Amino acid sequence: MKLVGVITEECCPQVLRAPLGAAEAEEMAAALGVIADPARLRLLSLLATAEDREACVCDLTEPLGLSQPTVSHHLRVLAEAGLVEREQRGRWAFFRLVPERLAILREALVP
Amino acid sequence: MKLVGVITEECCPQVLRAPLGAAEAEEMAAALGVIADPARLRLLSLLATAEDREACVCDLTEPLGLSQPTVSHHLRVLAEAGLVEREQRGRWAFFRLVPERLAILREALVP
DNA sequence: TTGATACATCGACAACCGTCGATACGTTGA
DNA sequence: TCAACGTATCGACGGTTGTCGATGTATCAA
Repeated sequence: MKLVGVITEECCPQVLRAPLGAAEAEEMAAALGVIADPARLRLLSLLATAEDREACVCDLTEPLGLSQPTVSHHLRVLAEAGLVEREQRGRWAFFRLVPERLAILREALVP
Repeated sequence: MKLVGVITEECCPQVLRAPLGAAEAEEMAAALGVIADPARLRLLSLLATAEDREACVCDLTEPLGLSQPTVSHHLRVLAEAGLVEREQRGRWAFFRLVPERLAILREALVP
């Protein structure tokens, strides 16, 4: 589930350009696995369309219909993958999308 | 793991455009889950870069370092998702990429 | 200080998934 | 008809993961 190595670099692995090595494939799969989850997709979707492009956990729990620990868990996974940023303000933790990160995944699938 | 409904349509769900519903999110997650696997990514990669844009199972087993049943399983998952096409020729089963299918997933991530 | 609020962490459980060996199926050639 | 080959299917096993309730931690208000 970690996002390190090749994908961290400026240029990204191209699935359809050259045969993927085992390590590259493992990395890409892990990166895609982060967004291959309905709860996390909805979180990205909510953050992308939120009022100020940000939201706290309390605002995300109810629309998802999941418990607070579960939402917190998914946000942590997204943050570790670099797909969202976390900022503590008072007792609230606000999360913002990092669009460039999703772009890397998208561009890995260009023919 | 199935790829039906919205994703089958001409236009596809846009994760970052509007808040995803539960059903849409489930579908997108399933579709992404198909390619969120190192073996399947390498299969797509191998098919994309193969000599005649196609390959039989016997050609794919060795480069992946997996057993024949396992490779067959992954190809079946890819085929059910519409990402590859299967064509029986004699005793060989040839597989080809369906690039438009990957494009749908890619375009679901546009900002 | 105390209580309330927002969030993170922990431990546990059920469900899912990738993998394999064994085996069945279909095609080809002798 | 028979044997060999390429694939698909089956059953089983181990590891991973999404989910929750319970609990811990930090911040703010009174």
